[in-house]
Amino acid sequence: MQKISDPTISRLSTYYRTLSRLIEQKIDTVSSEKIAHINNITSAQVRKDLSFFGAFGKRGLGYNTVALKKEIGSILGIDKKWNIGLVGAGNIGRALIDYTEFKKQGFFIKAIFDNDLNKVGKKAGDLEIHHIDDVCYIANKENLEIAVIAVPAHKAQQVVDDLVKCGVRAFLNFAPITIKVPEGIIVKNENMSIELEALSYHLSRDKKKG
Amino acid sequence: MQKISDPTISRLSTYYRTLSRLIEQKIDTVSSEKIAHINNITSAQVRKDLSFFGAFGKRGLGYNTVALKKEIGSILGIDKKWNIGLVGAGNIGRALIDYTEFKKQGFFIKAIFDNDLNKVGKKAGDLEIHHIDDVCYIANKENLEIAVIAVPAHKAQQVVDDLVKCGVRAFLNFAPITIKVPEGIIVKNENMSIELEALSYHLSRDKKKG
DNA sequence: AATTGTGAACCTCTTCACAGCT
DNA sequence: AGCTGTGAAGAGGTTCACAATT
Repeated sequence: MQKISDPTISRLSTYYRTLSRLIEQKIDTVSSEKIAHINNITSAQVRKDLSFFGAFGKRGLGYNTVALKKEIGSILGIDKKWNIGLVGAGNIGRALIDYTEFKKQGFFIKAIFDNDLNKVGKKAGDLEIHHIDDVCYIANKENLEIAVIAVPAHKAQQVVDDLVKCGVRAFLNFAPITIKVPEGIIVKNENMSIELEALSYHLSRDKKKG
Repeated sequence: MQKISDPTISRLSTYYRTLSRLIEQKIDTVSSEKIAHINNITSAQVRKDLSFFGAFGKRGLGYNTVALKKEIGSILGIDKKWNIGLVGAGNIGRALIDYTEFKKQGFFIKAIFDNDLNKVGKKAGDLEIHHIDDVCYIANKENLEIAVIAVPAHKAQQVVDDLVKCGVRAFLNFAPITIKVPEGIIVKNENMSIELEALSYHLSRDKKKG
């Protein structure tokens, strides 16, 4: 299959949530135009995104919400359960532990790591905090597939390097630094500062204009 | 000035952080090639991004780290202090209150709002939690310029609509929903589920390939 | 000799527009 | 009649390649 762009994958996630909401409202058919309107994009974009993966609609009618949600879930691989390791039991880490939305979507935090001996051995939610040195043992035992990196910037690269050696191939990085990984390893970044600074940029410009 | 693309603005944020780190290391000159290498992009990209705003380098030499950091800070508008209102004192909200990085970068949470009467009146960090109904009064009093939306999806649009009426023009949205705003209002989204689902997509595909 | 700044070329993503299906 | 699916056109972003500068 051809390479699918990151924006397309992101939008599939938003369509998925849109469909969930429509299904809650007992709506069982939807047009690309309606999905587009809900998400502030064009209907052609919606149809094009879906067309990379198949022809899920009926011409003249639209899409069946339940069927399309299932298709997108399958495309995104969220029809299965994913085991997540959380590295860093600071503020962000603890917020994620308590964030029940993840579990609903099939992402289960199965292990927590920190290097702070005051935290190691204590509980965070239901889980014991392990020392980061035990990461490979636990990663294998719990079959961790994704690691969430919530450690300070200067520790992040080393932590990822170690986890790659343990066989973890996907990372959600909260550290404000560019992580380097070998071919085949995937990193996605979550960086609130970048978004806030983008807001700052636009507000500053508007001010200058008038 | 021409319209600058979102990716360019995001990269300026990363250059800013790169320069901060170089300055900490007492490095006072840097090439576009080095900035690029640190961030896994091309040097042409770095130079092009900067060129939209001016000619900050010296041919044959590179960029002065301190001067360039200051220029980018000015471009992004982070050479000033921004007042932030946080709406929603749940898990995400509380993590942000404790997240000291923001303050360092000039983003100050000046007010917190919730609609839960069990929370209103209580303290979160140094700040009292206000009822969401008082948002306009407080927004004006504290001169709130940016609002962080950390409420459930079904409340988010209404909260933003209210804040727009109060004069808030920039939003960082954590709710997993597309917020609609009038022309001139800026929304940036922070959505962990989208990134996790992108990881899920790539892992699933790799598995199928073998 | 080294590195910037930038027009042009290239590539990728989005939108158009319409044939094709229900 | 209405809406999808898609090739082609258009827009936008990235990289090339080199003249200009230190």
